[in-house]
Amino acid sequence: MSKAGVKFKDIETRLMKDEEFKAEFEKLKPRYELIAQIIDARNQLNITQEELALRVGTQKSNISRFESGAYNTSLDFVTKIVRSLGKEIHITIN
Amino acid sequence: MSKAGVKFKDIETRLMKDEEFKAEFEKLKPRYELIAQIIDARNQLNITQEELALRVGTQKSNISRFESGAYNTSLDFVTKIVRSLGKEIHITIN
DNA sequence: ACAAATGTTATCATATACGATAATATTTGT
DNA sequence: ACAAATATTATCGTATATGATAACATTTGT
Repeated sequence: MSKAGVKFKDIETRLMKDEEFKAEFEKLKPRYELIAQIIDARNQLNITQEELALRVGTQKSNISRFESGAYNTSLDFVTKIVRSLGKEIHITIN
Repeated sequence: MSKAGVKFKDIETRLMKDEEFKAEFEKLKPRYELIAQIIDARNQLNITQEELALRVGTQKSNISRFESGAYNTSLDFVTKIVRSLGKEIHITIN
């Protein structure tokens, strides 16, 4: 192994991490893409998390948590949020 | 009030029920429509709930419960189900 | 640079989604 | 009509989504 060089094992590990990351991201894609759309819409409308929270009937901290994508949200919750932005949610398969 | 007739109050009550029902259905539309698509896809593929359960990694009873629309399902769970049917889920707003 | 507005993070309590199993009901094919 | 396959329902345990509050961080406008 070269003295100052990069070790194969390291590259392998790095690539592995990439694969893991990609796989994880792929799994969570629907969640992230939905959230991205919602944040976009909220910004377009110039609505604060606080205002959205008010409309949804929750707290701004919960909206922040939701937008962070930190957990596996429910259909009802996203539906309430989307509608509180004056939009409708459409779900299709394939 | 006519002897054998329908009382206004009854009609009112009935209509009320209809309105309630419609409102409730409207609220749950995304859930029901998604489930309908999933059941459809499963039938098209001639896959039993048991087989789907196997692919998803759960029990057939849980698939049945899911397809009944009895509860507020999560994004991850529907995503797993859809993908186990060899499809992808697409969610858009407006 | 400051104050006000907006967003984030941590934490606790409660409700409920989902896993699992078993018993029952319904549908299907012969 | 029957047996086998498929679907449904009830129930319990566990994990976690969501509500709520409060303290902290970041961004924005002046």
